[in-house]
This record gives sequence, C-alpha cells and structure tokens, in this order.
Amino acid sequence: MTPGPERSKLNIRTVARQAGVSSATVSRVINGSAVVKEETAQRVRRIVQDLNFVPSPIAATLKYGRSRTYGVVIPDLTNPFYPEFLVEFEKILVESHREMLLTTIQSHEAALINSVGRMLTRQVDGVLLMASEYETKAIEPLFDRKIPIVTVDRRKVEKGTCDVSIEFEDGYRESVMHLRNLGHRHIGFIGGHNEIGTSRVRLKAFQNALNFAGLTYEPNLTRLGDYRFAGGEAAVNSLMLEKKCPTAIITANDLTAFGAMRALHARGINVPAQMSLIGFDGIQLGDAVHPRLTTAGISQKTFAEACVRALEHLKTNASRRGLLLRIPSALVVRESTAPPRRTARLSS
Amino acid sequence: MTPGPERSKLNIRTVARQAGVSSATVSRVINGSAVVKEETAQRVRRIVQDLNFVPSPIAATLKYGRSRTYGVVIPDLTNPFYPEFLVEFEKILVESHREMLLTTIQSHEAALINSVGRMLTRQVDGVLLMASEYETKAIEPLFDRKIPIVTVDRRKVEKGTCDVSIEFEDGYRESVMHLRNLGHRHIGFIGGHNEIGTSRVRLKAFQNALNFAGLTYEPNLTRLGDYRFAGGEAAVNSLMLEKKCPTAIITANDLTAFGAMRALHARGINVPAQMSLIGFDGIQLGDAVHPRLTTAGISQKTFAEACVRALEHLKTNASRRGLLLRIPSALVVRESTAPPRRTARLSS
DNA sequence: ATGAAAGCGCTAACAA
DNA sequence: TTGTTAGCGCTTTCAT
Repeated sequence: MTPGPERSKLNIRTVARQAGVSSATVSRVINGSAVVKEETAQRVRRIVQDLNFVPSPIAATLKYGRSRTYGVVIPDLTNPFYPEFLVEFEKILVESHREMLLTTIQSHEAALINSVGRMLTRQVDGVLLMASEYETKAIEPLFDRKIPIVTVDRRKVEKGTCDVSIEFEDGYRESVMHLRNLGHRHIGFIGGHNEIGTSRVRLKAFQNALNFAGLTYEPNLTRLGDYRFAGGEAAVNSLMLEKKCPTAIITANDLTAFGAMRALHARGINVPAQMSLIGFDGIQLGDAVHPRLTTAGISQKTFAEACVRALEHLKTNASRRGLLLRIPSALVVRESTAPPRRTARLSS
Repeated sequence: MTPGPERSKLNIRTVARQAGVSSATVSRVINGSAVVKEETAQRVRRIVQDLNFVPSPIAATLKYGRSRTYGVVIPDLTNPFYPEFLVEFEKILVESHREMLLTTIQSHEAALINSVGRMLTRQVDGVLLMASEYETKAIEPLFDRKIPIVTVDRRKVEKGTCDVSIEFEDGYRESVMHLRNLGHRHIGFIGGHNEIGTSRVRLKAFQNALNFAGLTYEPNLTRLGDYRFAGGEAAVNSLMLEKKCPTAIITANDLTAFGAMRALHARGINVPAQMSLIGFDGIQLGDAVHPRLTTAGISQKTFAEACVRALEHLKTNASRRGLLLRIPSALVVRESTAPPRRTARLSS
C-alpha cells in the first residue's frame, strides 16, 4: 500500500536492518548465543535498546510448541493458603523467565474441564493441579497430549505425572503431642469430605498421631467439614451436642479452624481456656486473629520449589514414572491452645 | 495405526483434509461464521470432535497482535481483597473466552518494571493496574505501545487510560454516621502511606465524613499504616499513647483493622466494649474473626465488571480520554462496634 | 561469524 | 458457499 514512507513494523527484521545484520544474527544475540562476535552483538544490543524492541515469544511458541508457561489449577482462591503459595510459585517462574497461567475452579467440578481446555489452548508446558477433587475424565486431554502433570496431595504417581504431597503426619503428630503434653485426652477432629483423597489422608494422619501419643481415637469426636469457615462452624455446633465433648479440636485446615473458633465464641466457649484449637496450613491470617491460631504449617517456598522441580523433571522424563516429593510440616505454637479446664462440660 | 509413517500433526489442515474441505472453511466453522453451509459445518464439527482438535489462538495472536488476554498487576496477593476480586474478574473473562495474565509485585516497586515487561512480551490487549503505588516511568512502555491501561483508585484519566475508583466517601460517611449514632465523638483513623494517592483520598473521605456528621477532625487521632496487619498494630500502639484516646477507630482497609484488633486485644482493650473498630474492603475473613468486623465493603462483582468494561472501552476508543468509573461502597454492620464506654481511659 | 530460507497454525482478502 | 494463498515473528538448519 505505502510505497513511500514504509511504516515498518517493529520486529526482529527491523532491528536486523538497522544493525546491518541478518535476522538470524539478531535472534542469536537476543538468545545469548556465544558464536556472535562481541562487536556485532554490541551493535545489535544497542539498536534493540534504541528501538525499545521486545521480542515476541509467541512466534517461538508457534514454531516449537513450547510456551515457557506453566498452568496452575487452584481449587479455591479465597483460601489464603493458595495466594500465599502462588506468590512463591510465581517468583520462581519469573526468575527463570517463565510464565504462570492461573485458573481457579472455585470448587466447581465443571470448571475443571474449562480450565484444562484453557491449558491446552495456551499450550502450557505443564500443569500443576492443586485441585485434588477432580475426576480423571476431566484431565484426560492432558494425558492424551502428554502434557506434564504435577498433582498435589495425591501421594501416588502415574506415568507422566509427579506428585507433591504435604507430610500431614509430621504436623498432626506434633499437634497431638502438644495437646497431650498440655493434659488433653479427648481430642476432636474436623476433616474434609470423605470422597476427597486428601481428607482421608489427613484423618488417617490424625489417627496415627493419637496412636503415637498413646491416646484412643474416638469416632464420635470426628466431624466432616469443607475446608472453609462454614464447615468448621457447623462441625463445632454438631460436636457440642455430644455427651462427652472434647477438650481440644484439631482441624483439616486453618479456614476450618477459623469457622470452629467463630462457633465456639458464639457459644461462649473461650479459646483456649475452655477449648484448645489447632489448625493446619499456617496461613498468615492465623497470626492476626484472636486468639492467634496454633497451627501446623509448611514452608510455602519449599512447597513451590518442589512443584517447579517436579514440573521440570517431567520435561526431560516425560513418559517415565515421575517423582513423589514430600513437604514436611511443623507445629507453630501460638495462643489457641492451653491446658484443659475441668469447667468445660465434660461429663464425669 | 495409520498407513504410512505420515504422523501428521493435528492442525486445522488435518481437520480440513479429513472433512474434505479447505482450512479456511474449518477456520470459519470454528469461529462461527454464518456463511458456511450448515451441512458442511456439521461435518467439520464432527471431525473436530473426533480428533479432539483444539485450535491454537497463538497463531491468531501472531497474526493479529491481539492475544485475548488482559494483564493484571496486583500489589499484594496476600491481601484477600485481591484474590476475592480476581475470582470475579477471571469469571467474566473466561465467560467471554479471554484470558488473564496475573502478575504480583508484592509491594516491590522494582517488580513493576518486570511485570510491565511480561505484559509487553505476552502481547496483552490491556493492563489492569491495581498497583497504585507506581512511578510513571515503569509503565511508560505501555503508553508507548498504546496498550490500554486501566488504573484503580487514581481518580483521574489520561489519554488512553480509564480509571475505576472506589467511592470511599459513601462507606466512610456511613461508618462515621454509624459511630456517631452510637454516641462516639472522638474517632481515630489509621490510613496508608501518605505518598500513595489513594491514602490521601481515603483520609480526605474520612475527614469529609466527620464534617458531614458534625464532628471535628482531630489530627492527633490519625496514624499512618501500610494496608497490612503490622501497620494497624503499630498504629494502635501509637494511638494509645495519646492523652485523649479515641473511642472508635476507622481504618483504611480490613487488614489494617485486623492488626488494630490484635493490638487492642494485646492491650486488654475489649472490642467493641471499650473500643469500636470499622474496617474497609469487606473481605470475607472479616466475617470470621472475633468479633466479626464491621466494615465498609464493595461488591467485587460490580468492581470486576467495571474493570472489564473499562478495558473494553479502550479497545474501541484507544486514544481518546477514557472512562472514569465509580464503585459505591456501603457499610456492613457486624460486631466490632458498640456505644462508647466511659470506662475507657478518656480524660475528662 | 553470518546469512538465507523454511515453516510453526491460523485468518482474511481475494478468487472462483 | 468454498478454496487459495500470503504472511504474522521467530528460530534453526544449512550454506557460505
């Protein structure tokens, strides 16, 4: 159209022309190839600067199918555990010039299919699946296309997948021992839906911890929550109907503990004087509520590093059976635990 | 399986071949063009299904420079306000088949330059800048490339930008009126750093609210926080050194209020009996703490809708002066407010 | 040490 | 209504 002024677009060739080299050379300079003569490289870099040239990785993605992007599927972004994780995860990716494609399913099973579709569409190099509550069918397309998958808290791996699991056993053992040492003998537990694998793992870890501490598991002191306030609240209200109430409660996560705390307050039960409470996750907000929540936490940084490592592992070992990494958890004692009081409505 | 080695890649042409049409027709079907004969369209759709074909928008991005992706820059992902916003924002984008590129700067000024670079690189169609604390220099590249920018809480627009601002005036006025009606006369305020525009806006809104309520602004009852726990905590500790303490405190956001609450508890000051407290933001956690936080909130859905609308507006009106949208805020009365008590250490 | 050129998958202008 | 084709920006082999 324009024969004259030639409104040229800003691409690698524009730079090449200005620098008096070929586009191949510019590409080499940008990607730090060692073969280019330093003098030439400098000239090119200069032009890149002058023109404010930003290379488009999209073209590279198109050509090689690799996007330098990892997808992450989050079950519930309003649970602060995930944002705190994402901050660390993003940091690692950015430092190594990779990108994160975040999708949330907000506990909506159907949304997972959508999420997976977006991952495919954007050609991610791997998917971190934090939504454990998924049906295999939804993620089949990822397997079909041999996209590396890293699961969380499944504790098992298939071909082409890695798993990063939190070592609930550590944290719950320390939690139970802490309570036992304070004098507690009857400890309640608020878990998650039983259909979810990780809920069963957490319950089991709690039971083992009781056993380790020489205490007996009392099934009627266990309730199922939903990893959110509401579940913790409802569970406490139900627990308090028991003839023989526990003197302490351990929960599947911190949000559940917050719900439990609210319900206890509402019933005029003082934490920790009349009821001790321990969460799991170690979210920052736990340090802001009153009383500050005693909880078993993990290092989000360690967790994020493991996830990235797992994703990278699959890049080079795509079809082999993957890694199974474990993240240790440890108790953080704050203010929501204390020795039991006889005044609580314990029968006998 | 297929005769011959032929391992053909799965692209629009594979589909075309199988359906006995041209790639252009397949493209038209995929994009819902009306001109294709229904019979042909059906045949194509069938093949797409059979082959599990997923079109690559990357190629389209390469061709047209538009990525159907909006970038979002978040100042601090561990403030639940942002995750709660993102859930709504993502929902809207996904429904209209667009993508979100999330970057966080975690209050790191330097990270903004990095964020902006990533936006450029990924060819976003627009940037939502929630990090108000930015120096113009960092976002210049966006202006240079005429990438639509939507700012938040700046309350002013330049060429090629829109702004979505929260109407702090509503919420603070209701907050102050609520306190005044309870009998409070001396209300403290914990704001944010003064260098940040939105901090000054919030303080001003609070002052106007006092004025509206017929109360006098007392500068010595104002402290500066940092929009996080720590700031709220420190501010309360400083406020309590005043000869004449306030009987109620209003904060710049909920996280600050949490910090304030913690500090008050630590000092044995009961909320709300001895001190009333009102936050701002309406984050979900506010309903989980004890006492449940009275706060002025916005509808995150409305907020997210406005942001998307603003981004879309700039798509068609790229260089014109943009929209300036306002999001109303309203008080949510919960448990952290009550009439003042003479027992607090009020002098006189 | 550098250049020429093919091709990744898609879309839209144009042709039939 | 459908087909043909050029070209988006980049990288990488092969040639020089």
